[in-house]
Amino acid sequence: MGNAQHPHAKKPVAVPEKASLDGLDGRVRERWESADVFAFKKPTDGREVFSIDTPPPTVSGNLHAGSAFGFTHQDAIARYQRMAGRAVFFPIGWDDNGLPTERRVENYYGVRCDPSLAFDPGFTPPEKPDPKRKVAVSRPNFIALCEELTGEDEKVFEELYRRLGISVDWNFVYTTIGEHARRTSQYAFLQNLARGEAYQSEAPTAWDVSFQTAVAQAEFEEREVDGAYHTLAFTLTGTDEVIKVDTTRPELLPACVALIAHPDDERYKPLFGKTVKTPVFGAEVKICAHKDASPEKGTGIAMCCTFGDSTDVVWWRELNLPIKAVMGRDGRFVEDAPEDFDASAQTAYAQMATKTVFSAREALVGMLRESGQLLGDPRPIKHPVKFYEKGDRPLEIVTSSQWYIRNGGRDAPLRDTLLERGKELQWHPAFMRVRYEDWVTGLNGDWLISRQRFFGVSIPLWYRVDDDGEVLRDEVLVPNDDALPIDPSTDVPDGYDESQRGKPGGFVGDPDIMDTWATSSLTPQIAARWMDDKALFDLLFPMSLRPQGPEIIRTWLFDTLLRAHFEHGSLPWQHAYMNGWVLDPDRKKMSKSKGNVITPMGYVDDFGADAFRYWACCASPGTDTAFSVEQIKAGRRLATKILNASKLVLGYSAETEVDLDQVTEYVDRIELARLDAVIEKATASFEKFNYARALEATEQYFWDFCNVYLELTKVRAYGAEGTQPQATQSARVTARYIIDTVVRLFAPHLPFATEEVWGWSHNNLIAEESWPVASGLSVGEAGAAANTAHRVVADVLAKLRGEKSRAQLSMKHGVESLVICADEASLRVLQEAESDLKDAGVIQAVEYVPAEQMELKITLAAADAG
RNA sequence: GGGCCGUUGGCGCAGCCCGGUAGCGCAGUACCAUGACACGGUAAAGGUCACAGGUUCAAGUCCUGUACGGCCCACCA
Repeated sequence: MGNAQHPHAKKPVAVPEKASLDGLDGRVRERWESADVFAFKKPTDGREVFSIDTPPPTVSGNLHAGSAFGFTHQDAIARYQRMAGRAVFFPIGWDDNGLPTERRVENYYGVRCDPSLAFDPGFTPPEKPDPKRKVAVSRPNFIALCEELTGEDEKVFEELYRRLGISVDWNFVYTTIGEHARRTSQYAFLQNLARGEAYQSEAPTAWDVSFQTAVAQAEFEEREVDGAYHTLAFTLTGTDEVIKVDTTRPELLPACVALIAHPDDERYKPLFGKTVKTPVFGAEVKICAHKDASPEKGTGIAMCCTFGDSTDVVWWRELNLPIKAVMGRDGRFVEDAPEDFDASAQTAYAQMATKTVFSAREALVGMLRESGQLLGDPRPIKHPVKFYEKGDRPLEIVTSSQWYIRNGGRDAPLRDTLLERGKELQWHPAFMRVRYEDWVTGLNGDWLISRQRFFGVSIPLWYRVDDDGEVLRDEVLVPNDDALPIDPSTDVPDGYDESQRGKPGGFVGDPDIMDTWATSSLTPQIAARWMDDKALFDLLFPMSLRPQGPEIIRTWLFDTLLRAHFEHGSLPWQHAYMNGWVLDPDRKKMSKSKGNVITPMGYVDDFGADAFRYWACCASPGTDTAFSVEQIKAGRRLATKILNASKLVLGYSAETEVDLDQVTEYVDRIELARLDAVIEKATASFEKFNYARALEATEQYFWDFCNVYLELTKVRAYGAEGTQPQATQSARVTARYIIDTVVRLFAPHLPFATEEVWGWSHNNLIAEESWPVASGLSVGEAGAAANTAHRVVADVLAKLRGEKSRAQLSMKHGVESLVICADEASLRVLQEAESDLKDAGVIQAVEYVPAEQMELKITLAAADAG
């Protein structure tokens, strides 16, 4: 077996004069690309399919070290799987859909999207973008510009991924804004709608006032911000009794609809059911009991305003409170005061109307001080406030009509089913599942998927307009499947024509787009061509592996799992692999705001792709890793060493055949037995997606092989005078076999150097080679015994070297005599290795003495005789 | 507030699942041009495995707790 796996590929050895990494990356890459080796081929021989649901990188901006890091891990896994004989489907997509692209396009071209405009086929962007006066364009025009700009970025990114040696199939490139992804996304949404998994609802939702869009729970981010407790004096109706209420958001006082305390709170028990008058506005509100009020916070009684936070929403809903909306979608207080305000309350409110949160608060605090209803001074605190992760102003809660997909957030049986799915999925590392479970368990509402933005996949719906011109949100007009993708702002529903848009008796298009995750959650369906190639999809789905970062478990992973559950009634993949974080060299998380973001390509230029990949592959799955130039340099040294050791071994002889029957020498057999153990360990590690353990095992073996085995057998392998031809052949065959094997073991991690070396003696590509299997030809030496024997020999060699080192002599300095005292088993091993030891140590005579403990008596040759 | 992960020589990490003499790489020390490699080689030095208990003949490894670091989740009064 062994070499018999690839007999056809051998060619006469051709080793270069000087082995160097210079120019190697480009040369190797050229060979892969011209052969299109990473193209997915449908298996015709019954081999297994291994399909990878690759994360589509966001194209805006530079390639981040974290992205290169994660992709290297995936690539090592993909390359292993390919070598292990599986038909690997490793597609690539670009995530160009979404807000980051939108903002860049606005600035780059000087345009802004106005979805009410009609498509202008002749539109060209302004020659000189004017940031102050952006030209309004229709959504189709805007999307065309987004596609144009991202198309440029994608070319740059493709080049970077190719240079890193990421072995994706470039024939399967998709973009999340491309026609195919839009079609898939809209179709999947319509399926959800048809099955009742998608629905619309008018409800209070988190709202980003800068971007003026609704935001989903998965996009929240908590930030510690400065705030202050204000103690407000409410008055119990019909009495002078003052009730103190602490709040950090006094400006929401006009929206106050109740005071809430805990039902068991003795202080407030007698007050439940009574009413109070709010300060300044004098509005009469109830005092209610609810378990979510916490007696410890502030004065133990809270204002419920519509709406300050999600607790307010819960109270409002569960206690059937009225609504007093004061917050506008632009983050300013609305013009009109709540309806029930009397004249003086109206006057007071007028001082806040149209103001921002900050100014309105100032105005109200002024009024409270004047009326004496602000007790004491505000007490500054730091507290967590929810933000949209891409936003810079706190989220507000406003009522609007939005589309949702059910996700178990308000449906316990569905939630339990999704938790079960999480258990079915095999997580690597396993502890990452807990994050999924935390998220699913903590969901407090369905998935809000509509966004009031432009560059994304349109919600593929229209609504009927009645004869009075009112939009009937409940009368949804759905496109035909074969019309997808559609843009309802320019396309027209069946039975209508464009002239009826927005007219009584006509229709309007839904102006919104879907959450970017509503499309990204379909990457398995998009990449595997669910819509277009059913046979291919059935072959690839459920996919084998989803590799990704842990920070998007709550979005990408969860959403993908949810969509697959609804659509296919299955998991989208068997395995999920989470990579760790790349930290800066001081072990701090990289972030743009800290300015410590590292871009990797400079290092790839300086040290080669293999060197960078080595660093990435040293990090265990799921483990955070500090960026380390030292480690990259170590990778470069390893790559160089592989070239040089291979050059030595392949230089012994130009023979093409490697016949393990010719391995006759004990030292050689030991080495082969040890190699078998390494192959087994590397294989087992890779089968568990642990490229790092595989690399470690191979690397450790390889350095030892260079330092001990190659040094021991060099003289014999050269065929020096007095060496038996058979012994020479044994060494050559062994070394050659080991190099051919080790190079393949390294190929997933260091594809460039190993491809180069492979090419010195093979016609095919190592990327298409088979993964090594154990030779089993270690001739009766079990792995452990071989290791013991190896250690005995290596130990003697090390002691000899130590003696010379201490004497400050060259390793080539002669040894007149060597007396070895050791136990009988060790002596037997050493006698077998005697001629190699004599060659490696330049020893004239060896004597063996049985003893309890190993001890050497070394007599170095006289200095001048060296 | 709940949870997860980590804490091993100066630095970066492995070992822990399945307990049995503490390992790797880098840096640092001394030395070495020998026909693959100075982007090299050799050797020596360096750790009571965060802390406190427990289980055991035996604990870096298993159990309990504590501290510190990082992350995830949680209703912003």
